[in-house]
Amino acid sequence: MNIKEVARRAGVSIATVSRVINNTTPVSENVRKRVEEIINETGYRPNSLAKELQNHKTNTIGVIISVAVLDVTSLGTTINAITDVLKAKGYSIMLANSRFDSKEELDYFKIFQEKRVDGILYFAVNFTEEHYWFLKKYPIPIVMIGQENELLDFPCVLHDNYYAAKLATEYLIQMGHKKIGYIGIPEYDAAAGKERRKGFEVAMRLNNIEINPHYLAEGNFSIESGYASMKHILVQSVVKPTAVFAATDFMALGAMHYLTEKGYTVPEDMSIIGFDDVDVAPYLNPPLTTIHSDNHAVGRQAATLLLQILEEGGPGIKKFVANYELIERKSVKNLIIDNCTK
Amino acid sequence: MNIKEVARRAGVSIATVSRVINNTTPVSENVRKRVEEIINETGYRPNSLAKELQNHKTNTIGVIISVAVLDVTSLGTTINAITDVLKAKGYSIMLANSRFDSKEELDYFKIFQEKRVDGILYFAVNFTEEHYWFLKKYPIPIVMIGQENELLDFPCVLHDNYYAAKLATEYLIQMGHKKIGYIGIPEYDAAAGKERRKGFEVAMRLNNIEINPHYLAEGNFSIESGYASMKHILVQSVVKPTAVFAATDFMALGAMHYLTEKGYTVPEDMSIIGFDDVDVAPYLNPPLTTIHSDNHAVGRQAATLLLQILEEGGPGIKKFVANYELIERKSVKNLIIDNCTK
DNA sequence: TTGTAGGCGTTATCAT
DNA sequence: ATGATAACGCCTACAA
Repeated sequence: MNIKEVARRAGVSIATVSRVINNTTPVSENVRKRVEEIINETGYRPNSLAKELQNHKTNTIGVIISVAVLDVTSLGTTINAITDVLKAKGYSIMLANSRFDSKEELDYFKIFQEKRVDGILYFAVNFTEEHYWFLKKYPIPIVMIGQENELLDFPCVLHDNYYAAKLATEYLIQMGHKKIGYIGIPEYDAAAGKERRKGFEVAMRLNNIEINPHYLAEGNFSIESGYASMKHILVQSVVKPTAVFAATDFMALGAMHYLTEKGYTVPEDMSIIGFDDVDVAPYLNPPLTTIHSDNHAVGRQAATLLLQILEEGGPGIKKFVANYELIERKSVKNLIIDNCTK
Repeated sequence: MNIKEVARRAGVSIATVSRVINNTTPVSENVRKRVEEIINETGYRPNSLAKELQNHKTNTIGVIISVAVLDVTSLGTTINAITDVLKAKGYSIMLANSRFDSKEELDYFKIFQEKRVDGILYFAVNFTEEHYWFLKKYPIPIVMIGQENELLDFPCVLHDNYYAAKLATEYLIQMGHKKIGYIGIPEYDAAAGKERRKGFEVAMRLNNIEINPHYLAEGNFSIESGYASMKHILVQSVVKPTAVFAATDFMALGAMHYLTEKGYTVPEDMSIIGFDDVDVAPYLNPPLTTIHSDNHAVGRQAATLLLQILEEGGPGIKKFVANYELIERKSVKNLIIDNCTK
C-alpha cells in the first residue's frame, strides 16, 4: 500500500493525498474526508524512507555508547533524559554500542552517515588519533558527552570529574586522613580515568601529603576489580591507609566487601569514599559517602544542544559542565579528635 | 555527494559505480580503481535511504522497552545480548522507551512501521485490548520478550517467572519457614507481577500453608518501595513472619535496609529471598539469596528468533523459556533444628 | 482547489 | 564490461 494506491482508490491525485496527510495546502472538505476514509480502511502509513530521501532529514539521532554492561553505570539515567528530550521533538533514536572497540566505533559513525541521521550524541571514552582524522571531516553534527577534545571543537557536556575528585579527596583530608589510597581507572578513559586521578593527586599535593605508591591500585569499573584492588593495597602496604578513594561506586562496593570479609569494619578501620552515587549507594553497609553528579542534566543538555544545532543553526553554548556534590553518608570516619564544636 | 557525482568525476555511468560498491557484476580493473579513488577522495558514502527504499529492506530492528529507569533491571544485559547478535548480522537498532505509557507504545509501533524497520523486539509489560486490535493487523514481524499473549501468537522468549517464584517459596518452606511474607509487583505487569505472585501462592497452597494477608505488600520495583513494603508488613502483623520473598532484588534490598535500620538482623531475625540476581546481590550484607535467570540467553534467543523469521521465513521455535536457578547465599536462615547431617 | 511531472539516490533490468 | 533507464514512494513547484 502506497500513496499512489490510496490516490487511485480515492479517485484523486497523489498530490492531494499528500496534502491531506501533511496539511500543506488547503483541500476541500469532502475530498479530505474521502481520502482519510481510505487511509483508515487500508491502514496505510506513509513510507518514511521516501519522505526522508526527499526531505534530506531523517528525524533520527544516532547515539554511540561504549560500555561493557549497560546497567553498570549511571548511563541509563542519561539515556533516559536524552530520549525524553528527543522524543518531545519527534526524533527517533538509533543506538550503537561499540564495546570499547575503537574500530567498531568508527564503523558506527560510517553507518550513521549512510543512514543519514540528523545528528550524533557521542559518549566518548577513548579518543584516538584515528578518531581525530576521521571525525575532522565528518559531515554530521556531533555532541560529545563525558569527554572533551581540544583538537575537535565539538560542543560537549561533561561531568566535572577533576574538581569532583579533588573535592572527594579534600573531604577525606578534612576528616583528618593523611594515609589515603586511590583505586583508579586506566588512563585510556580520559574522564573517569585521567581526570579523577588528577583531582586526587592535586588535592594531595596541595595539602602537602605524599602519595604512597603502595596505596594505589587500578580497577576497571567492576565490583570485582574493586575487591581485587583493595586486596592489592592491603597486601602491599605495611602501614595501612586509613582511607581509600575509589573512582567508582562499584569499585568502592567491591573494596568494602573485601574489607568486611577480612574482618575490617568500615569506616572504623578504614574509610571509603566513592564516585557516581549509584542507586544502591544509600543502602550499602555502611551507606556510601560519594560524589553525586547530575546525569539527568547531562542527558538533557546534550540532547538540547544537538537540537539547537539542528534547528537553530548552532548550539546555545559550546560546553556544559554538570553540577556535582558530595553526599555525606556513613563510610568515612572523622579522625579529628577535637570535637568541641559538638 | 552522490553516486551521480562520483560517476561524473570518474567518467563512468552510475551503474558502474554501483557495481564497484556492491561487487555485483565484474568491473574492469582500471575502472574499478579509478572509481575507488574518487570515492576515497570525496569521502562519498552511499545513501542508505535510497538503497533501502529500493530494496524494501532497512536492516534495522526496532526495540520497544517500557521502563522507568534503564538501569534498574537486568534489562541492560538483555539488550547487550540483542545488539551483539543483531550487529553480527549487520542490523542496526532503533530504541524506543514507552515509559509505561500504553498510547505512546502504540505510537512507537506506528513510527517503526513508517520507518520500515524489518522487525521488532517487544519487551511487553502491560498488554491491553487496544494492543490486541492494533497488533493483530500489524504488518511487521514481532518477537515478544518477557511476556506471552494467548490471543496473538507472536514468538516469545520468557523468563520462567511462575516456576522460579514457586521454587523460591519452596526453598523458604524447605528451610523450615511457615510464616512467609511476600512483597509483590502490581498485576498489570503480567510477568513480574502476576506470574511471580502465582508461584508464591501455589507453593504455599501445595504445602498447606495459609497465606497471612498481613504478610502481603506491594511495591513498584524500586528500593524505596521494598523499604516501605517491609515496614508495612512489620507494622501490620502482630506475629511477625520469619521470612519474606521479595519479587525483585531491589525491593529485597530495600526490605533488608528497613530491617537493619530497625535493629533486626538478616537472616537471624528475618530471612529474605529476592528475584533477579542483580550485580550487587552477592555484595550485600548479607549476600542475597535470590533467583538467577539467564538474561543473556533471553536477549540472544529473542534476536535469533527474529532473525530466523526475517532470513529463514519463520522462527525455529515459537517459544523459548530461559533457565533459572536459585542462588543460595546468606540471607535465608535454616530453621530446621535437625542438623545431624553436618 | 486540484493535477502533472520532475527529482531525491539508489538498484536492477535491459540493451549494447 | 558498460550504459540507459525504469522503478522505489514521496514531496513540491508549476500549471490548470
